[in-house]
Amino acid sequence: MKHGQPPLSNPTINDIARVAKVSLATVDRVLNARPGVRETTVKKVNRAIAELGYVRDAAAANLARGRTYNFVFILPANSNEFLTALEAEIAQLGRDIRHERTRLSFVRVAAFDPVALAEAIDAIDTKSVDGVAIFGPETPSVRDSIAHLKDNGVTVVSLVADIPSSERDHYVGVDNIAAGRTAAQLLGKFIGPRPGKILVLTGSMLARDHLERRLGFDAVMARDFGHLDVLASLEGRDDPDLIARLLPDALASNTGVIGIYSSAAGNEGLLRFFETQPVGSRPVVVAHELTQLSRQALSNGIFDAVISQDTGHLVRSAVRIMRAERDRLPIQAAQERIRIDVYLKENMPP
Amino acid sequence: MKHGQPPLSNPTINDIARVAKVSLATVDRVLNARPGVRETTVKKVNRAIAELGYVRDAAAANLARGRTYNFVFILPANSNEFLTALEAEIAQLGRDIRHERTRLSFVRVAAFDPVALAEAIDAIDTKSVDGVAIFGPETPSVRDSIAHLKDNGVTVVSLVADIPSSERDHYVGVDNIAAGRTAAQLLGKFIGPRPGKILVLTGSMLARDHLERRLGFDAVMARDFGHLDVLASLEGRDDPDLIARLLPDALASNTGVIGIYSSAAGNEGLLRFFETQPVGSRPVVVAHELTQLSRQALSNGIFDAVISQDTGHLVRSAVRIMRAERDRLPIQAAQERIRIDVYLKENMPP
DNA sequence: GTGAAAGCGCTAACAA
DNA sequence: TTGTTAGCGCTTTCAC
Repeated sequence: MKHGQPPLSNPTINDIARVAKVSLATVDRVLNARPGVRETTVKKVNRAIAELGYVRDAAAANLARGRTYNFVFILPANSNEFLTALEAEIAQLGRDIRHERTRLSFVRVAAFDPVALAEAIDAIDTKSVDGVAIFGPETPSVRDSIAHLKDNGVTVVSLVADIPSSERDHYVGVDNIAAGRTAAQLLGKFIGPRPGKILVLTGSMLARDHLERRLGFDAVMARDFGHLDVLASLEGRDDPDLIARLLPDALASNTGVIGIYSSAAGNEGLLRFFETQPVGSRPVVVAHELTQLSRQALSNGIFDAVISQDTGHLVRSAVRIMRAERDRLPIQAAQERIRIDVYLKENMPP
Repeated sequence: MKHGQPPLSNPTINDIARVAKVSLATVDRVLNARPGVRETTVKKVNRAIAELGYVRDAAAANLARGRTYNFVFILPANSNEFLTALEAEIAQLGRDIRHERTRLSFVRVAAFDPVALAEAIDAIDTKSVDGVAIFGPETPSVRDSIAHLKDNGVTVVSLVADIPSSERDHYVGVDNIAAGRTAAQLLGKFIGPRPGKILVLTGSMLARDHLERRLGFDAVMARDFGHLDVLASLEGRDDPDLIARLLPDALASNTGVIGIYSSAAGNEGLLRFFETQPVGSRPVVVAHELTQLSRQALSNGIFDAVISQDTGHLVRSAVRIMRAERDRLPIQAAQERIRIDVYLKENMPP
């Protein structure tokens, strides 16, 4: 009943060299696609590689190379708990993998400001930096700056919010449309059959993640919960003060709000507003990102569900992907898929 | 605004040797706690290690050692989709990390059968096997067998269901009590205020995972949803035929069942039963494990939510932990925490 | 008890 | 265009 595999002991470049009747250096040249090898020799080597089923030992290669990776994260300068958590994860992982010759750093640029972002990207020293992870809006200038990075051989991944029109190598983050759909389904199911209005609190429609969440949310609301009336978004620009100011008006001019979808980084402002309100029949609330504040709100029953993405996973995944890209190694898609986490009071991680 | 870190370039054993004024071999002896080094020499070396902040390069060490890891998974011989998925992940990862000198295999033993499990554990060749991941019941004989493995220097992790009373090095799986609590909360919130009965379909109370889920489920039901009447568990032993046979009776003798918690691997039997039932006012259903069948049931609206654990993560985590344990390397707890995934129709992964 | 030296699989000068 | 050789950081004989 034991399912085994053929014995271990993988072929090395020595075996390839022997079989192909060339030197180690030549095998290395072919493996790394370096120039200066005759076409027929390349073929010989490749044949040997295929025949022996050779797979390069990345650890040994990196050891010999003495390669060090230098990765930079570009994040919005907004200060909210999600960003603080991301930052902490970057710092932590940076310490943990220092001895793996990997160096992480981050830069903060004004939020929702494409010009500032493009400038920050252009300021990257393409000679010393191997990879950049970018969390920011998608605009033509940003796309151009990314193209510049790519032209100079820098690996680029988009983080949290995708920039699909650019030449970024990968996107690391959740499917935000599906996240919005999930929020709608939770809100709808929790509210039940009674009719009423839904308030959507967002950050900025310039942010692709916010936009996509709204799209997904609206689609499911329209399809499955026709008895609920979804109001136009309140753009809070992830600013607690602004949100706490906007909310009273929005709710005053719309009686009958029985559900709120806090789709961006506006939890602090929202909770601050709730504090000023009399307890009683609060609306059902679905929010984003599990942080200290939102955990507490879940515990209190102020939030009914929180949709989240694991900041640790985001950072580890971005780093693994940038490394793999540099080493020309395959990426394990399943491992890198960032899940849409759904948290209720009872399944919050410790 | 750039947060950097001190420059890269870590101290090596050469540096240690130089500072401590000993040879490489001696540094190595101290690092690996090998005998035959004078007490004062050990101190000298350790002082140098501390002073330079040395961290061993695990990749280089493994390269030199030529170490290969041989890990065995012991799984229930039950054939259900969850186990099939686990098996597939083991096979897949086995292929992916073959070139990392790691060999994975698995053994199947009769489900819910402590004697068979203990025998399978005893049959492990402790000379050639480096680590064992065990998914099975917790009984005294099993504990003894695990102790035997540990005595012979084999790393042991419990998988999916913990065996906390044993000497297992780690548990890889979700917090099943919290999973049960989550199920209760979802079921309760989805049902709303109307009163009725809840049927709990489990596998076997011999299985710690099943038991813990039931405990968590009951606790939250009692606390938050007093208007719902939770019936005694139906033990389906994860057998589709048995379940499809038991269900009609159970539901006939209990009118007014408005919710079902399928807490083990009984989805197939449950769905088969539903097929025989007239459509109409179906109960709210919360089930476990996202598989092809449960995905379809979510899509159809037959299941309202599915609580799951990522089989890929389980397997990768078990392997990472067994490796780290062997290499005497620290374990990144955050990365290894298996999450309680909550899936609705809208956030199923593709 | 301790050290010198070879070698793990791969890369990168430098020669030829 | 190809090969030789030294070494990356660590482990492991085998001497001393």
